[in-house]
Amino acid sequence: MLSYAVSTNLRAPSIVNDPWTPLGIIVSAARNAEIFAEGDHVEKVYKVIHGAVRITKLMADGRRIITGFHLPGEFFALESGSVHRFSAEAVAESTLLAIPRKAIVAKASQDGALSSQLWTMAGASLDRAQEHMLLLGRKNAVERVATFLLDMAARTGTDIDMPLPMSRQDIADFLGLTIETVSRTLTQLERDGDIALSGARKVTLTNRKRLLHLEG
Amino acid sequence: MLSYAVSTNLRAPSIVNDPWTPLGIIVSAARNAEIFAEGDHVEKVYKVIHGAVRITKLMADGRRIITGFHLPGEFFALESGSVHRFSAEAVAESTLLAIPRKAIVAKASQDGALSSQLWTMAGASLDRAQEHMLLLGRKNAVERVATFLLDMAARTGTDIDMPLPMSRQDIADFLGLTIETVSRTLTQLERDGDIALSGARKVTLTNRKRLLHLEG
DNA sequence: CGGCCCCTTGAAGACTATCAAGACTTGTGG
DNA sequence: CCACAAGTCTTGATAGTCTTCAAGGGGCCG
Repeated sequence: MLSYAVSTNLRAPSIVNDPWTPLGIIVSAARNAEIFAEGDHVEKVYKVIHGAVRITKLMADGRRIITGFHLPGEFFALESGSVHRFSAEAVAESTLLAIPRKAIVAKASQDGALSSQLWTMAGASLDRAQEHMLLLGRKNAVERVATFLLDMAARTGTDIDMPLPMSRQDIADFLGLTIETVSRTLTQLERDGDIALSGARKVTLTNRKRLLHLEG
Repeated sequence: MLSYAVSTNLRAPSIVNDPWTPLGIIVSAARNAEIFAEGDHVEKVYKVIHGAVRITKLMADGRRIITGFHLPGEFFALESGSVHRFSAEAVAESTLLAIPRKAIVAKASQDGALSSQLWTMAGASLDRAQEHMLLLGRKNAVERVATFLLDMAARTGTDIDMPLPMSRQDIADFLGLTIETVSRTLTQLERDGDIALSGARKVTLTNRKRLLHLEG
């Protein structure tokens, strides 16, 4: 479920100092809540305040791909078109800034810097998508998992006890593998001393150099 | 090799009537010529006039993915960033319109419609990328090849004797398969009566309904 | 006409998926 | 606070799809 709250109720510095905050409203999303679905009319652009969001696409028979995860500070649904071509769901309890597309478009038409920033963010999305196509099309299971762990570490800024907010199934659907292969690969990396798992959702990268090598 | 020609030497209606034409210059690219490489400084935006272009990413050991093909009328290298994150090469002898990024950015800052059009095109790229991630992550070989053939038919507007300008290796690198699997799958589709091959580079879709079903 | 490149086909093997069962976690209600 | 239930994760055995290795066929251009 999505619930709406007055943005001034929250006062984390990252929100208050954010130039985007006045344009939107703060929204809460429970774990696994749908933020929007494929086919929905496009109305808002989102920025993750805390939590994590997954972008998914489905096939008719239920096969699923997660095209990306979005962590705090990152935007999503920044694309054009009047209808969403993918769904967005909260991976964990999350807080989002929801900005009406109209407000952004209006501001951007007068503000060259904003316009350019939007452009840059859209380009970054495409970069990430292309990098991920390389992973999905050409990397083996170990390389995929290593890439995923290093990317998460880079984005969260943590090497030690790094939280993985998403389930094994989410990771599998992101990496184009099955849940069993993800689990087995993580176990293998742990046996090899490259990572240490503290429960299923916390990882420490104990041998970064080797992971970088495995990344391919 | 890339060679430059004066744009006024060409007079195909699609070029003359194109509002983009006056912004750029016409460039020729020989088969397999590199248009730009990963790491190159970003200077131009391109529109395919005729021929076909492939966008590629490489791994250190030579594994390659083609993230997309661009056919006449389509733009590429429309993204932000000062350095290219992928390479572009001509699949076949091609003619391109090369537009300095500066000219586009300058014009867009004054022209809301142009700005919005750029936005739309960037969004379309991301849509295609996400659809392709679904293919690479979750479809089997037959589904991948069927999807590819239907997409090419939709973009060229041809069902019969549709030319495939790219090699089997290019198709394989686009679909995340090997050249042998692509060849075998095409042969199988032909045996099943879904397509007819006239030489390796021409296909007729003889059973569209079945291909649509195979697409997944 | 010959050579080269591209494509096709065959056989064997590897990697990941599938099927199956058990262990651990987490949350809930008694 | 404990016990149970449901969901999640791990592990094992087997199977299947695609890759790899290998060789031959076909078309295009000089």
